[in-house]
Amino acid sequence: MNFRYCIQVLFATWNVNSLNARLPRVTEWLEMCEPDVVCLQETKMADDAFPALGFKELGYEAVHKGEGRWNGVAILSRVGLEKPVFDFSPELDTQARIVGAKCGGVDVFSVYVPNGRALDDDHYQFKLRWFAELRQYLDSNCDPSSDLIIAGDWNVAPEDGDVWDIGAFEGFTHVSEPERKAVQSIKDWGLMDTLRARFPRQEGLFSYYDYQAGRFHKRQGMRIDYVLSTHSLAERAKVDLVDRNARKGTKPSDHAPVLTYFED
DNA sequence: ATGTCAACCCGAGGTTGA
Repeated sequence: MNFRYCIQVLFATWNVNSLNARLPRVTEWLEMCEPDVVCLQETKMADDAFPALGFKELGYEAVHKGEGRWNGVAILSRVGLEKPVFDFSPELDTQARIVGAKCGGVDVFSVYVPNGRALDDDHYQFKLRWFAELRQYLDSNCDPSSDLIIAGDWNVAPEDGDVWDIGAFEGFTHVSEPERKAVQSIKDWGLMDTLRARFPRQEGLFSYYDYQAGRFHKRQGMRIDYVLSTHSLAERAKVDLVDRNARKGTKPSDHAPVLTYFED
């Protein structure tokens, strides 16, 4: 099966902040939303703990790149999953932050970009190098005229309107110019942020809310998770949304799923 | 509310990372 021949494909990305802790919520959400392809981040588990059988029962093939306590990324697909990619480059592979697979004829990558911690921290430099190597990987191995999606937790708010109060982020990561340029260079390769394209000036499209200080209820969040797709796919994107409901209730992740619905 | 959560150390609560 190919996206091109599908009547509809629902694509999603979700940082679940521990798949172990989130499995009941993830299962419930899959049964309710019935997405076709899902990128997961922060599974925080080793490969041998990944519940592939449970996903199989729900109709999904899966690929997982885990390391145990931290990070961990996965792709679920019920439109086929082949040619998994685990090896990218030295910087990209130091932690379990990117995995790829061909799903329904589309190259899909689930990414969990390094947080960076602080502007003067070594982890911030690692984050910028990580972005640079991702761009290099795309240049060397992928074709911007093909059907390709990179989705995940980018840990960067591309615009001031992607955080609840830009003044509160002065001097912090996620909004700095080098980080934003790094995201732009990924987009410049040939990818479109379809949610932002659909709602150019809409505020409050947040995908992440800190657990602390009642941020979710005060609607004080950040838009750091997004679906980037090549133009051939982006022109087939008919709906883009953040599922705020998944951030509510008992034991939620601190991130909400971001969905894009593709239709011919 | 200095306001949370999760995994790991282990067998309570501190540490790490987000």
